[in-house]
Amino acid sequence: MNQNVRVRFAPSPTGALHIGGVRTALYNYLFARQNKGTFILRIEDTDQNRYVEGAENYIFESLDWFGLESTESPLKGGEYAPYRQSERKGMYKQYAQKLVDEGKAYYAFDTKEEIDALKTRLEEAKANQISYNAITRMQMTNSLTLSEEEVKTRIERGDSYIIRIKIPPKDEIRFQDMIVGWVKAHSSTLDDKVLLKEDGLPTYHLANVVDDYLMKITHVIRGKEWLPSAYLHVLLYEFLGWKEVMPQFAHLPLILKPSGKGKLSKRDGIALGIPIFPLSWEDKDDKTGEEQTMQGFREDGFLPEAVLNFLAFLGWNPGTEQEIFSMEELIESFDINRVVKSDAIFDFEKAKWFNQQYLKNTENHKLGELLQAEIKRQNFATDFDLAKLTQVAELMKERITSLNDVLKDGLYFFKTPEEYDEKTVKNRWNEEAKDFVKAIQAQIEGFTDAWNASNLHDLIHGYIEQNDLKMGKTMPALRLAVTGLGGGPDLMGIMEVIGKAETLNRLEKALNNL
RNA sequence: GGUCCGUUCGUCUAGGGGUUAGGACGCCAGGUUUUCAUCCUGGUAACACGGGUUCGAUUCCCGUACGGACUACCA
Repeated sequence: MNQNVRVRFAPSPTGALHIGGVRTALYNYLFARQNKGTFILRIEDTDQNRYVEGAENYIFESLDWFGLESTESPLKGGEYAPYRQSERKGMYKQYAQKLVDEGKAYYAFDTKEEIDALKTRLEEAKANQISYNAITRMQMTNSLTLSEEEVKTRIERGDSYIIRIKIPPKDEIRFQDMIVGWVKAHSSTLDDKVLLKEDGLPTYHLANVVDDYLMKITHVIRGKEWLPSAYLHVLLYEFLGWKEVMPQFAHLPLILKPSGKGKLSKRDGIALGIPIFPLSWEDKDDKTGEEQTMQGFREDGFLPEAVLNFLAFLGWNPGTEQEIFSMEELIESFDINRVVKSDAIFDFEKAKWFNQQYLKNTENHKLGELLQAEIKRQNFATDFDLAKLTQVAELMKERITSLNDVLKDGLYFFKTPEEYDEKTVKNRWNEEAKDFVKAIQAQIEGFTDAWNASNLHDLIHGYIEQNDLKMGKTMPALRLAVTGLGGGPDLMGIMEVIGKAETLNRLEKALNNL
């Protein structure tokens, strides 16, 4: 166990944090916790153009909902503050400058037109590499081709410039990834990436490496989309003289669309009607520009622990047959070396199963509270108090996959049925059933014992036995009269919740209408 | 196109030179139940292909195919 483990989750506030990001955060969190290390939240907002209002807050709220608490963050501060790259903007330039001074990077003055011309030229020549690299940089406008004086003049008079890394022409870059294993690439396939932008802010590559170094990050756990640029990062550590303290990398497999064709995206959530965000998120449609609200797992009635458990298993497993893991168990069992290499398709059915398992194992009063919160959120009309809601939750918990199902599948708890399930009417409602319901109605009217499921059970079962009736022939009809449906939890439990007056009201209504 | 990474049931995956290739989700069937669901029992279904190496390969190696990521002054 390494006592000094420091990991970071470094999202960009460009939109809602999606489920893949949450998994990355989770793996970082688990790794930190099991090593008694530090989990840092850093906001990577160096691109003002892509900054989205509210996105940062969304990240905080989401992590909060999941209980993925960081020990150092923009909100909490910490020894290496600030934790927002926009607030660190003055810290990066010196490193880029250092590289220029040492001949490992250079100034470039090319206009957009010049870059476009280069690309077109390379494309026409059918060159494999469309980029600014060891060969092409000598044909462009930069401090490698301009005289020292000219460069000085341009900078002094305020010409805009950027700093590009000078990738060595012949070098093999290799490193051992904790998940992927040994990987290597030849430097000739890398291009001279921009390190410092025209606005003086660093690109991801520079900011990321500098911050990870400054914040003493020991392990970089991030999505596999970063693997191709990891070679650049390794080179950067080398150039900056930080190779000895370079963090270990762990590139996580991606989460793919249900079709398996590409990364899971916002569009998939919309198209398939499945949540891919933790919390609801409002924005404008990419194409039509129309306002749209996307439901999150929370609004769809998921428990955060269930979502986390599901996510933990998308790319990792303990090698045993246990699948339900509490957070404490995950912290103990998670093993970054057991993370699989191949991408995983997002399977919403499995997510629902996890949620159902958690719902079933959640205490009734807790479910009652969650239900109360959901009722408030939906503006659902009911005067049920917490005690009643807890009773409803208890009755429904074994037959729902999402908390919201209580309000849909169990609507009859709250409202007198307006309609009766056709199929059930056809199969279960006949003269015999009607007589039974009438008899029960009379029994209930004269009933003076305490109104609860147990007493009702005795009453109804007693009547059935005395009159030599069959449960299967009678109960479904009574259920139909009370709930309008053919299925559901214990009928006496339902009657207890809705009360005597409402029960009688429903029986009367059913006898009149059916 | 180029670079990098990957490939076990439909999906998530275990396994690993000799296994009846295991589990979970889903699906199907049966049982339990006042009903629906839960639950229980059973069933369906996989090592991408071609060459090596080997007594033996799904497992190791090389190709091919397929898939994905990256290829921005975005992260």
